[in-house]
Amino acid sequence: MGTRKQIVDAANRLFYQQGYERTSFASIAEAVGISRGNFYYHFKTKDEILEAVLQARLGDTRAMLAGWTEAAATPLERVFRFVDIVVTNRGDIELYGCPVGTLTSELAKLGHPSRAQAVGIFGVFRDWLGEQFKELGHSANADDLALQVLAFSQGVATLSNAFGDRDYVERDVRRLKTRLMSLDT
Amino acid sequence: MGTRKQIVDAANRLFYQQGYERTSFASIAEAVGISRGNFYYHFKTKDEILEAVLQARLGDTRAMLAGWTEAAATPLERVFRFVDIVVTNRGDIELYGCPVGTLTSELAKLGHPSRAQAVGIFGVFRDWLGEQFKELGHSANADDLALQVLAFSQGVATLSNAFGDRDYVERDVRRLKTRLMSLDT
DNA sequence: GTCTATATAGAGATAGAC
DNA sequence: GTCTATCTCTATATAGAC
Repeated sequence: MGTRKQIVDAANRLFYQQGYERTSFASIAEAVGISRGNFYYHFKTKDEILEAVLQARLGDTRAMLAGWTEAAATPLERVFRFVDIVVTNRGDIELYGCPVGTLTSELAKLGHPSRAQAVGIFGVFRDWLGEQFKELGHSANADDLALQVLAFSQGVATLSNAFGDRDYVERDVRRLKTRLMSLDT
Repeated sequence: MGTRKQIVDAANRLFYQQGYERTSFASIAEAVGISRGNFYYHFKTKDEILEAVLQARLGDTRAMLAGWTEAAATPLERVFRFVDIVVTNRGDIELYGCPVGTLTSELAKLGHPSRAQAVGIFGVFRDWLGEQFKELGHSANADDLALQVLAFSQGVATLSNAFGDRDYVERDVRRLKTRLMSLDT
């Protein structure tokens, strides 16, 4: 694997685990196993790494959703895959929260120019969820339903990170699924 | 107003607007109008300021909830006051997110020892909401309902911060209130 | 492409005068 | 209680050898 991609991968993980502001070039370089000097051959500024990380996340997200679109037969099953994230990734979420929500929030506080790109990842989920609800026959309020499901995931992720209450997370996931099933008529 | 309180107030605001990690002693000192040197007469470390800020927030939260308990006649009205926060404070939330959720998440990523105290603020809301649901006659699942309302507020706050869609926020608040009203029998 | 060495700025933190 | 001056550490970033 190329050094550049290794840097982006390490930065991606560290930005998630420690936050963007906290993560230093030194720690990324150490994680990759290169010197700080070599680092600057690949990226001139910290902002450049962030942009590359956001591009990578955007691509990963699109690929994941495309995979779900193919693997799951019905739109409701696809939405369930999304909802299940908070259970599937509970370990990481308990420790570091939602990768999209926490980064978006941090960049908002920093007034960072790449904030819009981070919000764009939310947008990809939002659009994809909206598509599923359209296919379910809820064209009129597809986007509204998408936002509700997105908000659910963010709320549960934040509480999961705060309290680490797995029973609650599973209860709420089950509850949302039941509500969503009533949309499938 | 005493210098110490001024420092705590300024730090409280800056931690919210910029994040804990980003906020420097210099910027707090500048906001208060004192020198960095004087700063250390009142607080020896940055962690000490954070602890004071968390204590202040805990006190403010308890006072606010006590006020609501007194001002609103029914438990459902009290819960509505809480739910309305995302509308009342929409300006700040669009810019900086929820003060409790974003700080808790940041401290989790930093592995900060005061994380538990920040989660404690969530706990105060959780307990208070649980009390209201008990009074509403839902003792069996009062805490579960409290967590659902808390998760709602966090989800809406995160999306409000990301998209700034006030129509959605008002829609979702109205929706939750309708659901909650069906609990009042 | 990768390294070591270094420049520069800002952070947290201390000492001591007033 | 407040100030200036200073220490130390770490951060981003650059220069130049290999």
